[in-house]
Amino acid sequence: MRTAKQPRAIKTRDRILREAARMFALKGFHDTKVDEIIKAAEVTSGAFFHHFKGKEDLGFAVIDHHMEERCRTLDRIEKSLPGDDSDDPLDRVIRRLDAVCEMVVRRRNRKGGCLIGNLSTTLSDTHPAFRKRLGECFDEMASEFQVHLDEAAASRGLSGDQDTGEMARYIVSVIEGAIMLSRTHRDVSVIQRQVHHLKEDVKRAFQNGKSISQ
Amino acid sequence: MRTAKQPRAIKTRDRILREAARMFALKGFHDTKVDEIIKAAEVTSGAFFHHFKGKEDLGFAVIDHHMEERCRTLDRIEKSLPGDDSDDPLDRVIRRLDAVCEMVVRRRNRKGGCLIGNLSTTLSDTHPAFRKRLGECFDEMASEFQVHLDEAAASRGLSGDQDTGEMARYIVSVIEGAIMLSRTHRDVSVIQRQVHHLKEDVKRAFQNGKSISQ
DNA sequence: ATAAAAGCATACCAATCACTCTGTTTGTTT
DNA sequence: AAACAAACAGAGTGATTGGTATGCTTTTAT
Repeated sequence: MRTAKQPRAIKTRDRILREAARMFALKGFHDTKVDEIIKAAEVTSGAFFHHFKGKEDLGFAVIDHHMEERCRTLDRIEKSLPGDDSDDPLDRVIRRLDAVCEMVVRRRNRKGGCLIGNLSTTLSDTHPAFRKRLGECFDEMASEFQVHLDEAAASRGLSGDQDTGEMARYIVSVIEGAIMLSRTHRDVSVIQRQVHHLKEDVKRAFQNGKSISQ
Repeated sequence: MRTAKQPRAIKTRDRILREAARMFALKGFHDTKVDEIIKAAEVTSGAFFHHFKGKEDLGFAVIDHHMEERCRTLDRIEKSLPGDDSDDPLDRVIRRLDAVCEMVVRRRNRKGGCLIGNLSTTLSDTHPAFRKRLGECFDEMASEFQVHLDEAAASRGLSGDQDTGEMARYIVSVIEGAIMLSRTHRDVSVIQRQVHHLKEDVKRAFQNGKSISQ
């Protein structure tokens, strides 16, 4: 008979997930050894393998946990953000971008990059199940922007042959690329400036002039 | 006394470098085992360790070799590209972007992502020497664009408070991010569309109107 | 021709890795 | 309180990993 999860067990599991996420974001999947996670989370291997079938299973759990927490964190940062709390959809896109930027900057204090991006670079071409899940994660990130982009397009109109779906994915790409370069250059101002540029690009797309392409 | 490299040795070394680069771009540094490289390159471990001190040494050699070959490949593709061979600096930026896009699309046939990007995500926060070198690589990629951006800025003028150095880095970011998403979504059209958007963004920056920011 | 170095082959090794097995403690149900 | 399952502890294991040690072969310099 199946008994409910004990609070102690939840704590243990969360500690493992938190440390694993931190290390995956720092060093990637394959350079993070299970033993390291076990030590960092201060658990025994018995506890670890009680909660997770293995490293792969842990990987998926980390992704799930990360995406939930990421969403909460972003919402919280966004609310705490100075400036307008307008309902204008375009403003909300800009605010979301600011929130992402702020989140990345904060995270950089303890080093590491984007967990999803990290896993993506090493697993996309070797592990179909991970690739699929990570693709969904990118889609989820994109759709957070697309909701507002759609509203903005409805109220203001989009310039040119632009499409909100494409724009949303483009935004995610820029963020991922900016995180990568920011890390490697050891300079958070890189992502800040690049997100600034991106914001201008997005704004421009909604200054509903006629088609700009060609 | 130091004797010159024998042609046979060069071939062996190149085979190792080529296979290593392929696998690093496919799976990253840590998931690529030395034994795999040895088998793929069809050499013995003796030969391998004769040419490279170890895996780390190989990593740096792969980067060097890759950056040289990358440059040659891009130049070749750029030349073979249909369309104008104008000397207009802005056209050259666009052509370079097309070339990069074409190169990535071709590479996607044998899977894998950007070698530099892959190494960057796993090594930037754990290996200072690699981080430094990879930062130089990104700079090198950026400067390939910046040369032309500077010329274009001189002849046409840049709109707003934009800076060619920032733009060049932004371009690299978008490309890296686009490669990441293209891989994970298993869809080369993602990078093609995103590079298209980027080209429009770059063009717009040179339609020397007044400041657009704010 | 021959010494010397470059290039390569093969057996071997210590450390590490992900994971298992068995037993003990803690909590829950009845 | 008896019975049982969840949660955890920790020693142990087989396979893998990056790397070495040693000797053989090919090329080059004199």
